[in-house]
Amino acid sequence: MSLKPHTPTLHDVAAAAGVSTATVSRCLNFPDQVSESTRINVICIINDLGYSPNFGAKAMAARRTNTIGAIIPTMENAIFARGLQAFQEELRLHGFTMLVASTSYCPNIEEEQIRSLVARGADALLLIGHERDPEIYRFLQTQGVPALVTWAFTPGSVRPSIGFNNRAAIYEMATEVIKLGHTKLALISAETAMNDRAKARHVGIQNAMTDAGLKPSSLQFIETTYNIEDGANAFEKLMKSDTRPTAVFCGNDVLAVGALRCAREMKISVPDDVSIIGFDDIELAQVAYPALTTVHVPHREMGRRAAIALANYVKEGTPIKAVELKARLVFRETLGPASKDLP
Amino acid sequence: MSLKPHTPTLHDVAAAAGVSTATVSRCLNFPDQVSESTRINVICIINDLGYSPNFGAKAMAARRTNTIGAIIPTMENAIFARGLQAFQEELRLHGFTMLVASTSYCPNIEEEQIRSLVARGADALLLIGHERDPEIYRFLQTQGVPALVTWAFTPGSVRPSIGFNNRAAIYEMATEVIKLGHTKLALISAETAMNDRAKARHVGIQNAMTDAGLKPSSLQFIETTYNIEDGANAFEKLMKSDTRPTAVFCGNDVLAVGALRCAREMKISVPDDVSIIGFDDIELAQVAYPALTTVHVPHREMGRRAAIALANYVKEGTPIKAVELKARLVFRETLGPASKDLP
DNA sequence: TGATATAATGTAAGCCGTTACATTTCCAAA
DNA sequence: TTTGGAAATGTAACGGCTTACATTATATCA
Repeated sequence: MSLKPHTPTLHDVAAAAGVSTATVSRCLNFPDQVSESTRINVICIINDLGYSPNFGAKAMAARRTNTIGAIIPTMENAIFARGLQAFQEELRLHGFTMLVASTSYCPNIEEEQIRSLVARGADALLLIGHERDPEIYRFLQTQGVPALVTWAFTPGSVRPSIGFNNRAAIYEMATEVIKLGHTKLALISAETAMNDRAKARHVGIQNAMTDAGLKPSSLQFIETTYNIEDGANAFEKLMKSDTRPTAVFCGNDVLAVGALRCAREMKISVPDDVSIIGFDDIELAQVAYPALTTVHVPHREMGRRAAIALANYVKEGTPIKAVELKARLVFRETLGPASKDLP
Repeated sequence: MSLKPHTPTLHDVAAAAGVSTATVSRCLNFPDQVSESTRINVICIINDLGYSPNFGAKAMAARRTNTIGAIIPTMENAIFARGLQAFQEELRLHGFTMLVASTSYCPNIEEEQIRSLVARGADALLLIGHERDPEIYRFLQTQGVPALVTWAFTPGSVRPSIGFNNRAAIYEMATEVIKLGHTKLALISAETAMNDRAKARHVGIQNAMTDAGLKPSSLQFIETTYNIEDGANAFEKLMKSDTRPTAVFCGNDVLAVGALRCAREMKISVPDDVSIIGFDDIELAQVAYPALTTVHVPHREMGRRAAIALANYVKEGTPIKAVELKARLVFRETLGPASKDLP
């Protein structure tokens, strides 16, 4: 029992059908260039033999793969899921297949995945955020693989991106929070190294504080990885510090939900004792109790637009235009006025 | 501005380094077969040129890809995420790369994805659940691609699988629920067509009812897709029926959380008025309020074992042994005794 | 009916690596 | 110095498919 019992090839099909390999190939790729009788005959043989074209060979001969790679930080939670789903759906409409890879927020793994997808012949790449080793952009350049950045829109950035302004979005939210009387703010953030979105959100809050006459240096800042557990731990630390904040921003909804859970365990009332603000507005945010106040990110719209831009670029060379989408504040139950009972 | 500015090839590297392509290839694949000076020289040139081997060509020449495909129903929620993560981590330890594809629980898309991954040269496949068109298994057979089933373990099944017994797990849970005095049970299930896991869970509950002297036909049964929203809708329907159940089983935690949300909206107290039981024990279950009683699935263990089995099979032909893992009941806050106040 | 356009098919040259086998280089032992 | 064998490198066939170009069959028109 050999492992590979001889996979049928184009050649086998051609032989069995009594035609040339070119004809079989055409049956598959340009059916209307082939007479109906031949086509039917060939298709039957293909089914009989269980023939399936070899992707590698095909890619090599055709010099394109109709594949677009997407590299996201994580698949462990729903943060990127909805956007990716939309990306894939739209891509399929244009005849492309999506290949996903995740990086666990690690730049080295990201580089590896980028190389891997390029080697696999991805016609283009979807990347999250701008910030990465310039070497990588150079590599993509020499390989002739276009890359589109999403989940971020930084005005004046060299590379086109389809996303929203992280800084502006959180600035707006922070301004509302401050209006409610909060002066002691905290931020539980993702690690900001090589993460322009996390950085932008940090800066956005500080800007809002400055503009409202608060000292930005008073923002309590914790960096952590992105798990529910991490959110809980960071929140606990904050609550046990002697400068307990009254409003806690979280880098995303996952962290926020962790914070919420911790609050419940510590019998700290949300939003009476402390307000919690998330980011992303994934389904989790609505299901959380109390329901999470957060920044709604236009996931699906981003995914869809990115797919269209990339597909058109690959197919007809249409240049990719940067698009700024709007994030929207969603006020639910975890944000309230600053509690008065604390000095 | 051409799209592809000429990607450097092995040949280019060889020319630039003044050696043969064989030597360059060896530098990459068997570095110690090459003298140090040559190697260093070649590596430098590779970096200068930004050379990256063409995966398709490599696959074709080497007749293997070190790639294992995983096809899961959905990436939209965390149900498969943790298992997949573990699968990938373990695979990487063995020098394999994972390729993921999702099917939206649709058999046609699954077939398409299987063909796609096989065409891409996957050395083996990870599949969820046993049930699919026999044609597909035949196809995999002729292509010589081994497939391993997880997330299910059906005693006496022809094909080896690494998973747990869905029927037994939910049977155990249902027995506990019935012990608490519940007699009016309901199940919000995934669609059972082509989903052996959903079927097994349905049967498991019915078995438990029978064994406890309840009429299995009294189980209220709703089939739906797998979103939070769907869980909420199904739950609402159940609560508005005139045979309101006192315990609602859900096909997974996502549905359960939807049910929970709906209960809150309808001001139905959980577990005082109605108990809710999930399945999977994803992070969501702990974060839900009240925390979800559910069946813990050994996600990571499944993923890890599957990776090991597949890697060993591909590398050394070690036959794949079926492994039964145990699911575990997790009692949290959404299960209580049947309410007495209803007639 | 013959000339010509058009449709259908065939031929064969790549695409880019790997690897069995052949050749050359180098070094130690005789 | 010669010689044998190991180490380093080279040569070229091959893998499965696409596609430009060549050829043949079929249809159209005067």
